This record gives sequence, structure tokens and C-alpha cells, in this order.
Amino acid sequence: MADKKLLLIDGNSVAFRAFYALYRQLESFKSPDGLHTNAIYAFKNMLDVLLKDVEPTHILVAFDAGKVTFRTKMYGEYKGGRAKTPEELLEQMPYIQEMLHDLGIKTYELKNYEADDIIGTFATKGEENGFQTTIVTGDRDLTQLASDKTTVEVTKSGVSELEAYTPEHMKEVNGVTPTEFIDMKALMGDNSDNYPGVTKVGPKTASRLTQKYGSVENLYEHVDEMKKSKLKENLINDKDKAFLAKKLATIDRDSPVTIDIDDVKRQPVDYEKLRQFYEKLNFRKFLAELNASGKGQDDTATEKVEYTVLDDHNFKDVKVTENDQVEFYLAMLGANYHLADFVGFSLKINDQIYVSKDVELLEEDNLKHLLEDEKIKKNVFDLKRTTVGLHRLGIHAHGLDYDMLLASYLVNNENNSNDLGEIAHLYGDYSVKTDMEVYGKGKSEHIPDDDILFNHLASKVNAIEKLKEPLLKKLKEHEQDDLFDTIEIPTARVLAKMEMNGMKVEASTLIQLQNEFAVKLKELEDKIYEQAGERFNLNSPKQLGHILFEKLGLPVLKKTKTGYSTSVEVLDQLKTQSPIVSEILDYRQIAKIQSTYVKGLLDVIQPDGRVHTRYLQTLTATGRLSSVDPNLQNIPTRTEEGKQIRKAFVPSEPDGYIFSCDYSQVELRVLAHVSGDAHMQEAFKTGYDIHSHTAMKIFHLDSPDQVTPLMRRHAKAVNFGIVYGISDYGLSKNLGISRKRAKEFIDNYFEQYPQIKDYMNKAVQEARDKGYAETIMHRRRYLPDIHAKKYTVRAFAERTAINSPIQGSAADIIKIAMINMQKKLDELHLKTKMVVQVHDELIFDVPKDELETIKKIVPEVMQSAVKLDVPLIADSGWGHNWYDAK
DNA sequence: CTGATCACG
DNA sequence: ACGTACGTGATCAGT
Repeated sequence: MADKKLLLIDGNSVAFRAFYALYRQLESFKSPDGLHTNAIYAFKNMLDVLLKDVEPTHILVAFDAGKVTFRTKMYGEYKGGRAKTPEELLEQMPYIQEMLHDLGIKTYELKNYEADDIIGTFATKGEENGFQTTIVTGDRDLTQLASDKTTVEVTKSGVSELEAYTPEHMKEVNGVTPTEFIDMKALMGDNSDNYPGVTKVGPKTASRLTQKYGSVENLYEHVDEMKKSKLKENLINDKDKAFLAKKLATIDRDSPVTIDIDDVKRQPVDYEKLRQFYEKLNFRKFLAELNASGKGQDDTATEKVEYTVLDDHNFKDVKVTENDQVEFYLAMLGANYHLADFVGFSLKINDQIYVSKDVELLEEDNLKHLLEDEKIKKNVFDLKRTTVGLHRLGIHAHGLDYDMLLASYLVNNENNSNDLGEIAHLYGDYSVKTDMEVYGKGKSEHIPDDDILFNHLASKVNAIEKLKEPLLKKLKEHEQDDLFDTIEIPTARVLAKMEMNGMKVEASTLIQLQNEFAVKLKELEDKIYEQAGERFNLNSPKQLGHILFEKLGLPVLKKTKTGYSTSVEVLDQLKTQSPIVSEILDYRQIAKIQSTYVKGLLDVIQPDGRVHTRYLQTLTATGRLSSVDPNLQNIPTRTEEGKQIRKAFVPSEPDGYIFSCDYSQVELRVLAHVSGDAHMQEAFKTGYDIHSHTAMKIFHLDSPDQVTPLMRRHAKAVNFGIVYGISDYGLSKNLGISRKRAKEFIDNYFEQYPQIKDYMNKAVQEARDKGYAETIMHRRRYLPDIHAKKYTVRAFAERTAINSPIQGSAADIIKIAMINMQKKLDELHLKTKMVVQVHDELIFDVPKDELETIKKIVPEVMQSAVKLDVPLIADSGWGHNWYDAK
């Protein structure tokens, strides 16, 4: 017999979560009849995940039957004062029930009882009948039902993440057993259900008392023995409240339900009705799934795309003029397009689609011309990838001036997918599958049969064409057409050049370092093992924690989720306790450099003696680039050992130079600009050292001479903190000063730079009003969490609202500088190559005789990228390797 | 595949 | 009473 598995879902609570998970898309999720469908859609998505994970034999979705329950009769204020359920959600509830019915899932509600009680009752039935039970809810109340046979999954942020409450997890979180959780709630009450517990008792105190006394009843038997205290007084005064709260908090595990466990057995899906339902609500994704599964089909079978397969004979038939609409897609298997195998290509010219696996056809005159002619405009998905791929075939692409990937990134960068199919789905087009569906993943990744592959490639060019207009319309609505045309598209072209050029890395230098570091590491290892009295894996935080905190008995200053923390922060404080600690720190530092940089870089030097990174242009939330394979944006610079790595980065020509130019304080200058703060602007205009200036301001000094190095260091941290959306706690931790002192710094700061404070308030308010934060070039970052109920979540969104326009505008600025820079290099026919970007810094590979020109033009171009209310300053350095270019 | 750690701006 | 600085990527251990 199959396993007996019971899934119990709190329908109202999950629908509520589902509704808010897609709240931002509320108005885009509408059926043709005008019904909102976001909660129905998200509910189904979540249900699919659950069905897959749990594989239940029995399911019940319980709903609340109405406002009046035995609890409201007991206590009139129960769940009073709650915000009314939004009408847009209420209207969806019957449809959720209808959908569940079509899916063969039982729904149930019971007059006078809440969904919780139905679930409690079935959880009991499940335990009695030998079921393994999973409960899913958005409400922590139900966690009291957790047992060895019953797991309670509580939805975390959104609906996709779940927190599994087992008795063990309950113990970790609340320090009590599931049953004791009821007593804990009795003492602390429940704000969201609007009943009080004992005055001044919160989760901490409630947990402590429950752990000590086990139950409310037992606590009150012993209350007289307690020491005189405010707490004791409160406990005595609020005894009635506590007992009432206990009744309210207790889920009825024996409510008079009229159905039994056999009635919730999963029934067959009614595919025909389900299809009609999806059609009525315009759920194209689920319809596509139905089609794909071949279930409940009618005459709308999976869309087959018409295409012509190109080969040696017919490729000449492809003809194109400047007026044609052209889409092109070049397929490679694998993320790293510098190396990945070609799979094929697809080409759409007006209504005609061509596909082929033979990418060498692209080198034929007519096709090569099509791709290289600037006047023939091509729409693509991932301009940079396409450009690099074609370059490997000897084709120099021009006229790629629309990129679906970049467009979708600008419109909404919450989803950072790089998959054409996934992105198409976001915009309601399910005609194209994801690469994962077609190619598989991991071990089973493979190229499918021709008809499937060709259909996939054809559907891609189709989707690029279909979604172009809607995406351009969105860009226009967002006032992002300039950002798209004059920044992102040209940046993609510049980055393609930088990546293809790559940077020369001398393996010999790295190998020499590798040997030196190996000796140092061996010495350190020996010393550490000797003091530890045993050999162990130094790279394992777990084993290291065991040695330091259990064997050697060092004090535990910080813990992680999984055990002792052994981070730098902790070890730095323990340095004085034992010499082993300093040696571990040294070991860690060198081991990091050895494995990540020396070994890591050696692995990615290509046969041309160079590394070819990929800049990810559509990943970050702020508009910055990121760099992978290898990451050239985190090459060490802070320690001398680390810095040595930079000696391996050399110019192409032996007597050439690496030239580096970085913006000075670009983020603070952006802040001075966007805030309009007169004092900060003045400081930048007069060319003050900004951190000293800040030190003068916050320490009330008259002259820069009075600023000590410590004051400057503190002021610098405050300036950084401001950019990050400061808190006194964060600053105090960073500087190792008291929280009070940190608060003084911040207060002084805002007093001295009042418009900065105004800016921060305005940034947060604007994010609340608009739902997003925006850079000087209209790059957006959506911040749905700005309305979150939980303080931590909301506060994070607020800091983000402050930081994103600053970090993002700085990213806009350097992108403009890069575009102008490449243009200048081309105009002057220089051989110098721009090779690396590190957020506020550009690195160049310069032939000897161009150094003087570069010294002059690079800072000029960078400083004039945009016109701010304060000057932009860029500082240069150069040498025969990256280390010396400072 | 996730978490801890540490490299960068 | 609570928990916090903003962005990233690579490596390793251990589930």
C-alpha cells in the first residue's frame, strides 16, 4: 500500500499570502471579464510545488466560514480591528475553491469554526490513522500542531519559501514544545488576533516563563512563590486575561466536522473543466502545461512554429533588405559563450523563419552580410553574447540595436533570469519553452532531436519579435528609452569588446606566488596543528570551531545558524587569548588568496595567454555590472600578499603599460548632487578632502588641522554609512564604538548636512508612493517590501530606497564614461584597449607610445561623463603591471 | 545545493 | 522588544 500522506492547507491564510505575493502585479493579472486573478494564480503555483514535494494521497483545503465563531462569542474583540480583506482578494476566493474542485481537491468550511480548527481536527484524525501529515499556512498559530507525525509549514516572504515547524524547530525558535506554545501565547497574547496576554510580557518573557513552569495553570499555582516584581504584579492582575487568551489560542482538535478522512482522498483531475477554467481566467501558462502534458486537450494543441531548415543548398535563398524586420538568435550550450559549443541559430525575416544547426552557414556571404551590415537592423536576445559568439565565427556583427534581455532587465530587474523562455513567460508569452526544459540540466544536459530543437529555436526568434513592441512601450512609459538606446545597448557593445580582448595574465608569476604561498601555508599549518594537539581540516569552520571553542575553551562570542562563528570579526577579538588565533587568521588569508586567486586564475587562463571574463549586465538590482569566470572585480588590493596577484596582470606588449583611472568618491558626489545639500556641495566644489570636512562638521572643529586621523576614520565610516542608509547600531559595530556615541555622530551629521537628511526621507517616501527607487538616468528598482509589516523587512527596503539611487546613478555614470571612452579610442585610432571595469575604476592595456595620450584623455572623458552640481574627479596611475598601476 | 567565509567597490 | 549598514562572486565543507 502506498504511503498515507495527508496535506492540510489553510485556504484563507494561503490565499492571503498568495494575493500579496503578487500584489504588485495586481492590475496585470486580470481575466478578460475584469476579475483580478493574482491570488488564484499564485495559489495554484504554490499548490503545484506542494503537490510535487509532499505527494499527498489525501488533501483538504480548509476555509473560514465567516466572521462569527465560537471565539468571537467568547471574546467580542477577537480578530477585531483587523484591516478588511481587500475586495480584490475577496472576489477571487470562490474561484480558488472552484479550481480546487476541478483539481480533485476537497475544500471544507464549518460554521462557527475557523479553518485552524478544521485543520486541527484533521491533524488528529491523521495521527490516529497513521498518516504523515503536512500542514501549510501563513499563520504561526498552527505551529502548536507540530509533532513527530505532523509538520507545519509556514509561508515565509512571499509564498514559495516555507519554514518547516517540527517540534525541534519550535524548540529552536521559541524554546518551548508545540503544546507549550499555547501557554506562551496565553501569556503574551496575540496582536494580530487582537487579544491581550499579560501586560508587558512579550515573546522572550513568555518563553522563559513557559519553559520554567510548563503551563499557565502550573505557573499560577506557583505565582505566590515568585519574588516581588513588576512582572509578578502583572501576572496576578492579568490572570483572567491569560486564561482567556489560552482558550482563544487553543485550536479545537475535535470540532464537529461532517466529513471524514476518507472523504479527503485525492480525486482525479477534471481536465475538461480545468481547461475551461484556465481559459476563462486567461491562464496561459497553465493552459500551456495542460497542452504539454497532453491532458484534456481540445483543438488547441501545442503551438507548432513553421520554419525552413537551412542547409548547404538552400541558404542562398535567404534575402534581406534594410526595410525588413529581422530577428536573430545564436544558440550555444553553456553559460560561458567564450567557450561554449554552438548549437545552431534561428533567423526571422518578416514572417519567414529559418533555422539550422550548421552555424558555419553564417559565414556564407549573404548571411555574413546580413549580420555585419549596420543598416540591416537586427533584434536579438542578449546582444553581448550574440556579438561574442559571432566573433568566434569571424563575423563582426553590426546593427544589433534591440536586445530583449536588456529591455526586460530595465523594465523590471526583480527577475534576474537570463533565459529567453522564462522572460517571455513573465510577459504572458508561453509559446517558447525555457532552455532547461529543452536541454535539461546538469548531467542530463543534451541537445534534443532536431524537430524539438528547431521548434525551440524558431519559437525564440518569434518571441523576440512578438515581445518587442510591448517591451519598448514599457520602456517609454518608464522614460527609459534613452537609458536603453544611449546607455545599455552601447554598453553591451563596449563590454563585448572588452571581454573579447581579455587581459593578459602571466602564469609564471602566479606559479611563483603559488610556491611561496605553499611554503607559508605549510609553516602555519604545522604551528597550528602543534598548538591544537591534533591535525584537522583547517578549511572546515566546523572542525575549527570544535578545536577553538571546545578543545581550547576560547569564549564563544558569536554563533551562526549551524554552530560557532569563526569569522575574522570573532577571531580578531580572540587574538590576545592565544597565538593560534593569529596564525589561523594568517592561514585563512593566504589560503584564500591561494585557492581563489592563484589556483583560480591559473585555471582560467586561455591558450591566448589571457583571461576573458564575462560581465553580467543584467544581474544586479542597482545597475552595476558583475564579473564572472573569472571575477575581475574582486582581485585583492587590501593586503600586501593579496596585492601580489596584481603583478600577474600585464599589458599585451612587453614594454606597454597598465593604466588605471578611478573616480574619487563618486557615490558621495552623487549624493551631494541628488540631495542638493549646500554644505556637501561646497566641500566638493572647493576640493576639500571630504572625510576631513565631515570630521570638522561632526566634531565641531574650525580648521582641518584639528582633524586627527581617528576623527577622519570615524567621519569616513559615517560617510559610508550614510550611503548605505545608516543606523546607529551598524555604525557602532563598524567602528567598535558605543551605540550612543554612534548616534551622536549621526545626529551631528544630519544637523550639519540637513539636506542629506531631507533626501533620505524623500527617497523613502518616494519609494512608498511609486513602489520603486530611481537613478538619475531613470533606472528603476522596485521595492515591494517598502510596505512590509515586519520592521526588519521594511527597514531593509527603506535603506535600499536610499542606497539604490546613489549606487545606481554611479553605475549609470561609469557606463556613460565607458561608452565615451571607447568612442574616443576608436576616433583616435588608438591601439589601447579598455580591459576591466571595477565599478568606479577603468583599467587599460596601453602600448608604450600611447601612454601620454591616455594619461590626458582618460581622466578627461571620465570627468565629463555627466554634468553634476559638483565636479567629478578621476585619479590615474600606471605601471608595467596592475600592481604598479596605482 | 546551501551556508560560511572572505575577496572587491 | 526588536534587529539592522549597500552591491557583488568563488571556494570549501558538508548535508
